[in-house]
Amino acid sequence: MAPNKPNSSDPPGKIKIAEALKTLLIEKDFNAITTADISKISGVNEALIYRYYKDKRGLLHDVLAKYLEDYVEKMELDIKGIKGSTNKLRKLIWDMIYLHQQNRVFSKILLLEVRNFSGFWESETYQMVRQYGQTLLKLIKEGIHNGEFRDDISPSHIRQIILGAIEHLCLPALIFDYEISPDKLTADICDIVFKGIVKKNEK
Amino acid sequence: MAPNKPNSSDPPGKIKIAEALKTLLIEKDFNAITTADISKISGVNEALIYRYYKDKRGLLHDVLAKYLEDYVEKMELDIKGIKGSTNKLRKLIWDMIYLHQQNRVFSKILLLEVRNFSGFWESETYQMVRQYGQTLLKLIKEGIHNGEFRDDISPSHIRQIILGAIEHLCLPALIFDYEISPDKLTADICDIVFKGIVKKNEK
DNA sequence: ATATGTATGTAAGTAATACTTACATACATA
DNA sequence: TATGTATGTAAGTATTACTTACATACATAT
Repeated sequence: MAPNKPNSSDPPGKIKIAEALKTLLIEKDFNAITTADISKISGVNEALIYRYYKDKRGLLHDVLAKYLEDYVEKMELDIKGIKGSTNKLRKLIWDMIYLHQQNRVFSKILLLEVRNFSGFWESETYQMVRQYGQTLLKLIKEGIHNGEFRDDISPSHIRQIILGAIEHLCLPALIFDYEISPDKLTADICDIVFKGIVKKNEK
Repeated sequence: MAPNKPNSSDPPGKIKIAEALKTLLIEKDFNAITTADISKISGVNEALIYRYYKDKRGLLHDVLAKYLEDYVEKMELDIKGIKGSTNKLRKLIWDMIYLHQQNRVFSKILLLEVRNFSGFWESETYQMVRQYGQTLLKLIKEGIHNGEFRDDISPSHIRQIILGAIEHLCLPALIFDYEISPDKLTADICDIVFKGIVKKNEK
C-alpha cells in the first residue's frame, strides 16, 4: 500500500529497521513496540538500531520524515499549473486526505504517535510538517490578495481550520479502521469552508 | 486556574494522587512522569496509586473523566434558553475553547496524551468524550431540520470539521504556550463555517 | 597483497521503572 | 469488642531502553 521507497543510499540494516517499525505500527502502538520487537522483525541486532538512530523516538521521527520528504515536494508540484487559489486549495486538501487514505502508518504516526512527545516540536521532522503548513498558508494569502477569498479573517486561522478539518475527518477512519473517501471528504470540506453551512436566504 | 473540584466522596489519598498527576502534567509529558514522581508530589506511597487506579494510564483516564464530568453537563445546560441552532452552536464552540483556555492540563490530556493509546478508544472516558460529540451532532441536525443549515452536507462531517477546527486552533497555543482568545477564535470559526471564506460576487 | 574503512553481528550488562505482594497500623462505626 | 476502610512500608520482579566492548565480512585504495 503505497510504500515510500527506502533511500537507496542508506545501508540495508538501517532500511530494514525502519521497515520493521512501519510493519509493527500497523498493529501496535508505538509505546507498545519494544526494541526487541524491532530487532526480531527486522532480523538485525538490537544494538544496530542505536548505530543508525538516536533512540526509539528518533527512529519514529526519521520514519515520518521520510514520508514527508517523499510527499510534501510532490504536493507543491501538484498545485502548479492549476488555475485559481480555490482550485489549488482543493487539490492540496485532496492530496493530503489521499495520503492519509493510502498510508495508514503515516497517518498514525502524524496524528497519534509523535505529538505527545515535547521534543517533537523542536525536531527537524516537525520543521518538515511546518513546511507543508507554509505552503498552505501562502496559498490562502494568495487567494486573499487576488480577491478570491475574504480578507477579514486571519489567514493562519483559515489554515488551522482546514488542517483541523482534514485531521478530524481522517482520525475516526484511522482509529476504527474504516475506509476514507478522499473525493467525498474533500468535497465536504471545500463546500463548508468555501461556502459556509448557513443557508442563503433566497428571495 | 479553574481547578475542577475533587470529588468529595473520594478518599484523600486518591484525590492527592490525581492532583499530583495534574501538577506534573503542567511541565512534563505523561510518558516522562514516573510513578515515583507521582508518589513524591502527592506525598502518598507509590503502591497506593494501584489501590485506587488500575494503572498509570487508568489514572490519566480518570483525571480526564473528572474534567469531562464537570464540564459536559454544564455545556449542555449552557445552550438551553438560547434561541436558534446557529446561536446555540456558537455558544458550544465558545464554551469548549474557553475550557481549553482555562485548563491547559485538560487540553493537554485530551489533545496529546490519551490518543496514542489504543485502549483509550474502548474506555469509559472516551464514551464521555463521545457524549459531547453527540450533543454537537444533535444540534447540527436540529439546525438542518429547522432550515437554518444546509441539508446537503453530512451532519457528522460538519461536526468533525468543527471539532477539528477547535482543536487545531487550540493546539499551537497549547504547544507553544501562548494565550487563547475564545472570543476571537469562536468568531473566526463561526465566520468560516457559517458563511464560508469565498467572497460573494456582489453586483 | 596489504591496509583501511564501512556495515554488520554478538553478547553481556546497566539503570530505570511500572507494577506486585505481603504485612502493619490508624480509626471510624457496628 | 469486632470489623471494615484508608493508608503506609518495604522488598521484590520483570521488562525494557540503551550502552559497551569486541569480532567479522567485505569492499576499495594503495
